This record gives sequence, structure tokens and C-alpha cells, in this order.
Amino acid sequence: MEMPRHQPRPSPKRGAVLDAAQACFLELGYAATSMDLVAAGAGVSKATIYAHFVGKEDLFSAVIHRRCGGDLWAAEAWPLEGGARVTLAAAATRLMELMTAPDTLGMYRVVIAEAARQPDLARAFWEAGPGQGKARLSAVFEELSRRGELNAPDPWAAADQFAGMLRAEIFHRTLLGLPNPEGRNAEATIAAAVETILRAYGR
Amino acid sequence: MEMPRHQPRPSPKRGAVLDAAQACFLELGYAATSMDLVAAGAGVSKATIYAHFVGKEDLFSAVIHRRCGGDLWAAEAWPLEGGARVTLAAAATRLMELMTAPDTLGMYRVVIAEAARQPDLARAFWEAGPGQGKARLSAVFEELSRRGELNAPDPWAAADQFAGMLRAEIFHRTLLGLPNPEGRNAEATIAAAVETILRAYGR
DNA sequence: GTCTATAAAGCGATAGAC
DNA sequence: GTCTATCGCTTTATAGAC
Repeated sequence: MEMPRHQPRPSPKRGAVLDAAQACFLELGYAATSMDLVAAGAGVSKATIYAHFVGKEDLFSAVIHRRCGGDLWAAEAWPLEGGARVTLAAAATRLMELMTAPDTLGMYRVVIAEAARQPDLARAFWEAGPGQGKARLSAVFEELSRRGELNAPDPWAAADQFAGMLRAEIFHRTLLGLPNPEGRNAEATIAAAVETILRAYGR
Repeated sequence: MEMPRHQPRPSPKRGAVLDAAQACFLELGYAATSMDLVAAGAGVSKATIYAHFVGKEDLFSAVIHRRCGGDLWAAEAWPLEGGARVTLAAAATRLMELMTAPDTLGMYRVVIAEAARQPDLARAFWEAGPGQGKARLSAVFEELSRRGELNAPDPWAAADQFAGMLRAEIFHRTLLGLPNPEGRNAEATIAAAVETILRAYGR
């Protein structure tokens, strides 16, 4: 059963508030973002914010849901032609770009921090972001198996491993604001992950 | 060069403050933790906290360093005997337990949230936590290669992939407070990761 | 709906007695 | 070192005019 959702007409001021709030929340985090800052960023008064949103939590929730409402990580077609090596490398590159985009990292940070207090936000984020990515990747493995390029009886598990190898140390260090380990980079991580998958699931 | 580190004598009140602060920070996050709350939790007055710590940031830093200072993730001997399959499975099980312990997850959440504002904490956390785990795991791969059980010319990369596969969807969903995907669990993830490593790097 | 001005509360940090 | 009491500031949220 779906809630009516109180669909608010998109007013220009409301949009400006949401834009400013998103910029603040993703860069500074929830707590460090003040309503004054959002008001200044949007070029409106604080009272205007409260005319559109119940309070700070509601504003935060609206920002996350708007950003996660659609298909955060995918929309465009994923590569499904060519051999396994080429296809996997292309998918990995795309996934890596999405994961390490500043907005995505900001979203990760703020949602992880606030997940305990607003669990529905965590779900919305996962389903719009990483969940979509995983679904696309599973489809890639399924198709490659169907075509006989790979032998992956459990496409979900194979995609999970592939995504996990991409999201390993380099990603976690980036999430923490730390530099890459010496002599390591994303390209090498992608290449190594592709080779490992091919050795484990290749024909 | 090591700093003198201003080693403070462990007074009972000081310990109580650190314990209470850790509980608050890991459960509520940095911003939502107030000095009043810590004082109440420790059964002391706020002034006592300020007698031992410069301020809130210093208290937070002390909590993180104390929790990470020792050998959060390692100390005890890691399995280095037996075949590759057994050794890897044991290491993975140990790693998974450490990663998904409530305290570890709380630490992850709070450090990720505060990393932008206190970069030295992120570094301290990484080096005492995940970094230790990675180092131990690299040593395992190195030893297995040396003994001819595996063929992993780049132990760091292999360990990175192994850890990444363990820290895949299930771990990230746990970090976000979401339940496991249907029909999936940590044991199966471990088993699958071991098999993939053996196929990719086995003799 | 939007503004200016202000209320009400919570916060980190300190003063001063003991 | 530890306490009680309080300062000064920031924050969320609201009143009331337009």
C-alpha cells in the first residue's frame, strides 16, 4: 500500500531550498548543516524553509528521497556486447566512476551516519544506488553466462564478488578521505578484478 | 620520531569518562553526543571531564585512539597452518567477526562521518583497524605462496580482493542497518570467496 | 508564501568554592 | 581533582506584518 505521499507542487523557492540543502548536507554532513546556512545558500529566509518543510529532519529526508527517487546509478545502457573481458572492464569502469563521484561519496557518508536514526533513508539510498548497480551487474553476469562467455551459476554471488573487489581498500580509503596506498590505483584494481573473475568463472 | 604522547595516568574517573564517551559516540555519533550526556553516563560532573580533556574534540580523539590504539584487529595469531582452503576460511571467519562486531560498525560510522573534519582520526582508525587486518591477510597470502599452496605474485592485491569480497553487499547493508538479502548470509559469502580465490590463485 | 525579528532551548566551556 | 552554578553563543523553530 502506497501512502499518498503529499506530493508538493514544485515551487521555485522550494527547489532552491532543496538544492542548497543537498549541497550542505552532502558536503558538511547532517549536524554541521544549519538552517541559516541553507537559507543563505538558497537566497531565502529561514521562515520560508519552515513554510515548506516541517523541520530539519524532514528537509533532510526530502533531500535524500529526491536524490534517490529514481535510478541513481544506472539509467544509461550497460555494456552487454563483446567478450567477457571487455564487457566486465567496461562495467567496472562505469561502476567505479559512479562510486567515487563526490556526490556519491557524500551521500554514502551522510546516509551511513544517519541510518540509525532514519532507517527508511538507508533503504531508499540502497535501492536507488548500490542496489541498482548490483542489479545491473547481475544482469551482465547472467547475460555473459547465457552466451557461454562465463560459467557463473549464481550471477548474484559473482556480481557481489566483482563489486566487492572494486569496492575494496582504495574505495574505503577514499570514503575516509585518505590517499591511495603507494603505487596502487583504481585502474589496476579494475584490471586485477577482471582477471580474477575470468580465472574463477571463465570457460 | 615518536611524540612523548603525554601519557596520562589512568585515574578511575578518567576511565569512566572514556567508557561513557565511547558508548555515546559509537551509538549516537559525534554531534548528537553532548558533554552533559557523557557526564551523566560516567557519573561525574561536566567540569571533571574538562579537567581531563581539553574539549569535546580531544575527548573524541582519545576515545578513538584508545579503541584503536592496541591491536583491535589482530594480536592473536592468525592461522598459518594447514592447506590453503582451511587457512583462508579461518582467516575470513575471523575477519568477518571483527568487521561486523557492533563496536566496529559504530566506529566505522562515526569515523566516516567525522573524517572530513578530523583527518588524523581517519588515518589512526585505518592504520589500527582495517590496515592491520589487511596486513595480516597479506602475510597469510605471502606465506601460502611461499609454501607453494597458492600462486599469488602480488599478495597485497590478492588480499585486497579477498577482503573486498568479504566486505561486499552483506557488510555494506549491515553498515546501513539493513537486513541481509533473502537467502544470503555471511557463511555463504565466506565460502564463495574462498572458492573464487582458490580458482584464481590455486595451483 | 515570504519576510524581519525574536523566542526558547541546548550546547560547549568556565568560574570559583572546596 | 571534583563539584555547583552559570556564562555566552548557536541552534531550531515561531510570531506577526505584508
